[in-house]
Order: sequence, then structure tokens, then C-alpha cells
Amino acid sequence: MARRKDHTREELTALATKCGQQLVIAEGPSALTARNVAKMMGYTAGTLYNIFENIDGLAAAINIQSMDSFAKGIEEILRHNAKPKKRLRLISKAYLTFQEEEPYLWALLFATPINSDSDAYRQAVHRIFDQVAEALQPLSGSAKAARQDAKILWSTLHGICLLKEHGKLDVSTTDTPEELVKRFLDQFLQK
Amino acid sequence: MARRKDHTREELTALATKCGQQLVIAEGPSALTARNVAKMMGYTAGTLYNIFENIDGLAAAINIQSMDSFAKGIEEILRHNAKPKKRLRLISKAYLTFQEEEPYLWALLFATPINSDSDAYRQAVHRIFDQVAEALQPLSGSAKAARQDAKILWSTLHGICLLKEHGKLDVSTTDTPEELVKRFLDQFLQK
DNA sequence: ACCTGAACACCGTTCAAGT
DNA sequence: ACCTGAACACCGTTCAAGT
Repeated sequence: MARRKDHTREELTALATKCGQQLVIAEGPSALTARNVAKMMGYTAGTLYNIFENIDGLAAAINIQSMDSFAKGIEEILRHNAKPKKRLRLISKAYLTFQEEEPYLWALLFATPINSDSDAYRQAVHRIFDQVAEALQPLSGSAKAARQDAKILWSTLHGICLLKEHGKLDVSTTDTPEELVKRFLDQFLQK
Repeated sequence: MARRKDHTREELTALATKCGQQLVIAEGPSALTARNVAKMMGYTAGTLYNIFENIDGLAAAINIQSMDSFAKGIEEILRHNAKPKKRLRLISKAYLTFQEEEPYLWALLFATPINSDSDAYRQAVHRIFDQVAEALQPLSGSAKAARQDAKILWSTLHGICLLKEHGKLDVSTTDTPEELVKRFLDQFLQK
């Protein structure tokens, strides 16, 4: 059988990414299977391998969208010229909000092992890191220090959300992520 | 078929845990499948479900061992009565060393989504957190503050190692985990 | 009571065969 | 050239049937 040509290659990529994203949002990262996505697209699984090298390629595409969306949020924050410390609090808040509002997209991005080292992926990651480093520049001193502090800040946000995810902190009952992040920033920013 | 009784239930649990651990150490978390473990044990997959509720139960058992082993290391550090700050640097170092020496066990523990909320698991986690909080007590002031700082410190170590794992920091080429942790501690401990 | 072996419902991935 | 459908080699998990 076959020969549909209903969609160009680009349309197909966009369609797969959109369907995959919807599946993840609705049912979590484990629902992101080739057969599930294909069915939602109206194609068969084999077609996906025409577009992506493997299923992690699709996951990467969804994650890149998440990162781009997050990066836009940070850009918005950087545009308003609040004081440096305020900016960093807003960026941190944005991270927590992302996990709060789209827990499954957050999980696919940060708590799901994915094999992908495409340039596009690296680029999306660096875009965010560069933004955070930029926001830290006025406080950290050198560019190198800002880059390191960006990694530290990111790691801490990351780690706190992960512990929440795993329920390994009894966060809900005692210390909330917001509280922990505030305490961290109070010290981290007092330079 | 069947009826072997070569091992008691306890022996079987220990055997499965040991074999599973060896598989993870040798080939990574993805090698931890029921059939793989069973073959290594000299049983069939079904037997594992006699011992564990599911495969995550086995992963949990391995992780509990890892945590217990790590907790012993911390106890050792706490026994030597170094100064509080020195202690925390040693504990942090121990975390990095764990990832360095047993990257696959570390990955199973911290970078692999596992569904397990047994009491034993929670207990192992709390043991470590309590130890870190104890080490922080002299610096953080209140017990609550120490507990929060323990979570923050842990999250940061966690996050830094995760970024290394994912290669999302170009850690190897530029900022090493050790360097980042040192910078973090320099600020975190200056209270 | 304990264990096996086969089965079920899934995976990711490949690829000859169709249009 | 593009897509399908079937196949392959795996999963986790269950459970009747054997000893």
C-alpha cells in the first residue's frame, strides 16, 4: 500500500511533534510510543522512522519546543528592566511554574532519560543557560563566574523539583519548593 | 514442573538483589529486566514476582542497598569530629565520588524513574537526609532550617550530577562538578 | 508451596512489498 | 518516493499446570 503525500515532510514533523506533545500532556511520558503517536496522526508507526531517527528523536523535538517556550518566558523577564536580584527570582519562579503547570512536559524534559545529542537540542539548552548567565552577570562578576552560577542555580531548581516529583521530600506537607528556592536565593544572591 | 526450594525466601531476595545489582553495574539500568535477572539467578522470570510486587520492587531493593552503603560513608564522616564546614565538604565529596565510582548505581538511584513508595525506601531516604541535616545543624540554626538546607544541598549536588550525566553542561571541557560544588559551598557555608 | 513455561499485551525498529 | 503491514526481538506480568 501507501502513497499519501497528504503532508510534506515538514508538516509531518510538526504533526508528529504536536500529537506527541498532546499525548505526553494528557497521559505522561510513558504514553509517548511510536504506535500511539502514529495512530493519533493517522499514519502507521513506520512513518515516524521516516522523520525521526528513533523515538527519542521525537521526544527531543517535544523537549526543544518546551525549552523554546521557556526561553521566551525568560526573554520576557529580561526585557523588563527589573533589578538583577528581582530578575533571578522571577526566572526561578518561572521554572517552578513550568513544573506546576505542565508537570508531564517538565518530566519529559528533566526527569526522563533521553538519548539525543543533536545540535538543535544542544542549542536549545545553551539558549536557556546563556539567558540565565546573562541575568547573573551583574552579580557574579566575571563571565565565567556567571556561567558557573547559572549552572548552580539551574541545578538547584532542577534538584528541588526532582525531589518533589519523586516525593522524596515530603514537600507538600512541610517545605514547599517555593520556600526552599527562596531560602536558597536569599543566600545565593547576597553577594 | 518445579519445586526447588534451593533457597529460602530470604536467600532468594538477597540473590535477586545481588544479581540485579551486578547487572546494573555491568550494563546499566536498562539491563535490569526480569528475564535477565532470573537467568543470572538460575530461575525463571515468574519467580521474581513471588518475591517482588513488580520489577520496580527489585530496583528499589538495589537502591536501598546503595543508600545504606552511602549512609555508612556519611556516618564515618560524622564520627570523625571535623569542623562543621569541613564535614559538609566531605559529604559533598562523597556524593560526587559515588557518581564517579558507580555511575550506573547512581543512575538507577537518582536518574531512573522508579515507582516505589515502600516504607523501607522512605526510611533509607530519610536516614540520609537526617544525617545531612545533622551535619548542617551547627550552621543553619534551627532544626527546621537545617532540614531545609539539607534538602537544598542535596538538590544542588543532585542537579549538578544530573547535568553532568545528561551532558547538558559541557562539564568535562569547562566547569567540573567539583568546581561547581566548591563554588556553591563557598557561598552556602558562609553563614 | 514453589516454580515453570507458555501466553498476553505491549514495546522499538526494520523492511519487503505495494501504489 | 512514500507509506503500510507484517515481522523480529524484546519488554512486564499473569497463571494454569506440574512436582
